[in-house]
Amino acid sequence: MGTRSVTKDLFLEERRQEILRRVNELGRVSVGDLSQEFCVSEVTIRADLQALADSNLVVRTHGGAVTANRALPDISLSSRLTQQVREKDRIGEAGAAMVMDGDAIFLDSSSTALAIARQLKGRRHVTVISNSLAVAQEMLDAPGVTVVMPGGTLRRETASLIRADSLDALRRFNIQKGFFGAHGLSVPEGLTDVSADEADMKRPLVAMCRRVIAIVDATKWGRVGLASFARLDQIHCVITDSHVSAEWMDQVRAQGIEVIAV
Amino acid sequence: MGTRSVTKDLFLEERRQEILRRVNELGRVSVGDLSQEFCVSEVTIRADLQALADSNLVVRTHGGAVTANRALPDISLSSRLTQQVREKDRIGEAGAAMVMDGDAIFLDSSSTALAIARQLKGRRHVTVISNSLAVAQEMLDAPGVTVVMPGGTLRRETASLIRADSLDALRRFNIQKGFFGAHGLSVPEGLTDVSADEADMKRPLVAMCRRVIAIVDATKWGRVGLASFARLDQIHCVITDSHVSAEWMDQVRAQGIEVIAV
DNA sequence: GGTATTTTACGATTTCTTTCGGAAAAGCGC
DNA sequence: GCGCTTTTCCGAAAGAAATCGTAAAATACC
Repeated sequence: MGTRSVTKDLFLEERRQEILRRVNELGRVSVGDLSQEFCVSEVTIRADLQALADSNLVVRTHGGAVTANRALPDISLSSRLTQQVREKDRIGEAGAAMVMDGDAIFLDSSSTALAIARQLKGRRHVTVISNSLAVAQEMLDAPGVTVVMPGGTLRRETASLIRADSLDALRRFNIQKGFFGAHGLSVPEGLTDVSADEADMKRPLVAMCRRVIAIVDATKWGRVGLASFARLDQIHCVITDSHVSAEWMDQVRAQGIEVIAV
Repeated sequence: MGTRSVTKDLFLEERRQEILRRVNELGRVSVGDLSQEFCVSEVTIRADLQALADSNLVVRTHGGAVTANRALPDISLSSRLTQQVREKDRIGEAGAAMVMDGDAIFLDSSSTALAIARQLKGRRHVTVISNSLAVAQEMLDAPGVTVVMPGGTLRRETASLIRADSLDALRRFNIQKGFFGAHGLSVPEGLTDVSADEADMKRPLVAMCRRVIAIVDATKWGRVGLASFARLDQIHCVITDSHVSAEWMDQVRAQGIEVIAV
């Protein structure tokens, strides 16, 4: 029946690539159509869509999938913040507790990094290096904290600066600890982000930090984003919440990484 | 326009997305209309509206739904309190009018520069270079505008970055116009600022701008701040308000400087 | 042999509809 | 204004159809 052009036998990766291309082109795809197009069973297509959805490349719906921009917005920002504010705060406390007076630390543009910043407000002689507008804004009323930002181009999605022309200027700082949020944490890929630009920004910073601390809530474990910015052996510590399976934590601890579940 | 009927079979997510779009566009929707439009029962529509209401995306009413009054508290500067808002806005308009599509411009951390930024929101292919957090924050929802910030240390009083380690990175931009607020404008001292650090930041930037535009309201004329950052012969244009004496303006015009009083 | 991929089978889940009792708005007579 | 009826709208329940996920079997490939 498959009189369409794509009767060719495709490898799994090729098929998923093609599905992704189609979603981005048409905005939506249905399981039934794809099944006919590629001459595979619907179960296979569902597995494909599931995989793409796991990487946040498409949004799964009943009967098919749509592009992210056609999907419903997440729970509104305010309610999501209130929902997870407890966990974020606890992660923020744990992170802030690791910062000594006199330290220079890096905070990225994740919301968890912002939580750490909030906990640092009363500190003195702390230098915060960050590419996040929100972190800088937050520290406006923290007179004991010096804030340094690398230059760059504003990325709207995260209110952060990317494509820094010269991170060299930061090399004169001896950055004791770097706190990095991530979109995914997995053993083979390490820390990943959905934005290649953001990852490009973080990669050299990871190398500049004496101690790299990943801050990832339970939902991020096992997920893989578009671009990797830190291998697992570059990470010294992971701060997460208590909803992570012991199995996963053991797997990461086996790599010699400290795991703190708050 | 308006009555485009949707007979297509939509996924649940798509239908809700479309409903949300309609609510935000029209302000209100009715259960009956939506039921006909999407060819589903009213019960289904009610479930949709309920779901959207649960996420605070719409407000449920009898017979339909209306937009959620999304009054997100803006965390921008409290500079709106000043009584010179009107004049600031007019100066902002005059400044924005000088910016062409395709331009790269510099905006400093003055409140008048922020007023210019507000007027640039709808523009496309404009690059704004600024050391002001407020300007960057303001442009977060201006997708046609590229924002570039030089790196530096946060100065709390003005929410700006100073002591940039490498303005060299900005030299690759051909900055057509630079808008500089100042604490004082006088013939012998030129443009002055109260902060030496801030002045140190602006001085090289003045040299990098093809056209230097000073934005100073009437109160700044004849005043002299701590540190000078631009001689009068480096300035090409002054935007000010109409409360400046003709005598002052003539004196500056005599230097070959264009003076615009709004 | 072994591994990776896909299919088939089937019970579970989601989505949508119809139905129905009750609540909310709208008319209406006063 | 006040009570009354009528209409509209709501939410819950139950059932039908489509879709889903899982797990074991089948196929392909090395």
